[in-house]
Amino acid sequence: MSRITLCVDMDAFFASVEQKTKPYLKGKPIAVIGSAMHHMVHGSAKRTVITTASYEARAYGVKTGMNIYEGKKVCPQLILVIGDNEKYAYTCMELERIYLTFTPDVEVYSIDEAFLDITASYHLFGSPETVGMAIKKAVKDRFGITCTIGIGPNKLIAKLASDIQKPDGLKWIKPEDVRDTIEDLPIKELWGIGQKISAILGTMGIKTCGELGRIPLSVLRNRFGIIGIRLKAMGLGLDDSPVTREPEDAKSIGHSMTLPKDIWDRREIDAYLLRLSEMVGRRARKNGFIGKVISLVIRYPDFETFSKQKTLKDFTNDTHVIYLSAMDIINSIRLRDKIRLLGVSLSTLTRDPLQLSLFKESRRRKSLLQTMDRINDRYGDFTLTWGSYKIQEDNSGVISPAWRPSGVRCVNVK
DNA sequence: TCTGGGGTCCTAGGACCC
DNA sequence: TCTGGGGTCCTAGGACCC
Repeated sequence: MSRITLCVDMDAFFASVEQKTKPYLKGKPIAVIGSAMHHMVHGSAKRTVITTASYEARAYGVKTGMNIYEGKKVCPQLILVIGDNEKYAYTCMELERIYLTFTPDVEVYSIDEAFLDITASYHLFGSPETVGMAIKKAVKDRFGITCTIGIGPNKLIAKLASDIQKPDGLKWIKPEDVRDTIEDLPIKELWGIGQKISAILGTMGIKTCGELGRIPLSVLRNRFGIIGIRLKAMGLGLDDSPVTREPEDAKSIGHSMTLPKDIWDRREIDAYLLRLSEMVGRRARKNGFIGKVISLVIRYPDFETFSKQKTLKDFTNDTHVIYLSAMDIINSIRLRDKIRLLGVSLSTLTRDPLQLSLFKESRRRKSLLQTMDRINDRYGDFTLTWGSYKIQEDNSGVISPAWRPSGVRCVNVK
């Protein structure tokens, strides 16, 4: 009763889209960097990282997560391109439409990756591989970019197959081939085993998936708790997580930003807090959520990062309530240094009952918020905002990577 | 020359309640 | 005399992902 799962992973997605839409970038080493305008200082982007390097750039060792100086160091002719998230989100939505012509069971896992359960539908097209080839062709025809497709009995193996075959590949790991394929595979290669866990497993003498699969369950469970159960299964190439459409309900909505420069000044800090609170509140209102917990994230120049949260008495998505809570929290902290990054988030979300409050004051406030949102929808973020909000040198709408193209997770509030 | 931003899930200790 | 055992909520932090 094995399922057939397909993983579609775009090759260097952002970079490929840029190279396709800007032909002069074709064949060149390019790196797509953070799109938020606040990274712009004196006309060039600072304090950002490379989100995607083209394959030409990867040949020089340019990697995701490098800052621009590191990238330029290993590849002096590297061309930096500021990302255009709306373009990627649009492409992602169109890609989903392509996938849906092959099966209704599509999970858009991130902006450049999707899982498809084709168990029930691949017969209509021939074999799992013909489905894979047809998707690759459709993507190429429509957008001129390549992807790699992995097929397997579950998401773990499908994902592994696509990782193995990158770029522009197609690989089917059949159930009977799973064991041999992963026997000598370093555990770090598995989706879900990161730096820490692989280091711990390493100290236990476990380096490969084969070894992991042979460790008694009790040993892993004692060491890792509930994760240990999952690890054992992963070592055996098993994964029973289903392909699921995007859940309707988000758990949290947050925004954070590395500031153009480190700041001490409370007025400046407050201005950013208001701005972040507004982004959070607006996204919550837009998607019909209210939340009960406000968290503030702070990063110091030395990169120490911590968060402090506060549970409210009532659910809210009111910018001003979020803002006041964020200020409450920061007032309770003795700042030891300047601030490099600020973040505000709203969690313990639930659906806004969308009914008008019985209290007149609250009703007026709600309609004010709606009016402001409408104006901002029409004329752009921060056209209309609260009195004390004003930040020099950085007055742009922050657009951060939208890892999902639609719904709550679409960060490009519009 | 430094090091983004969006999430999810899990843990563990303390408060508080019955 | 000395110390239960459930449960939930709250908070901070850390693992993972793209």
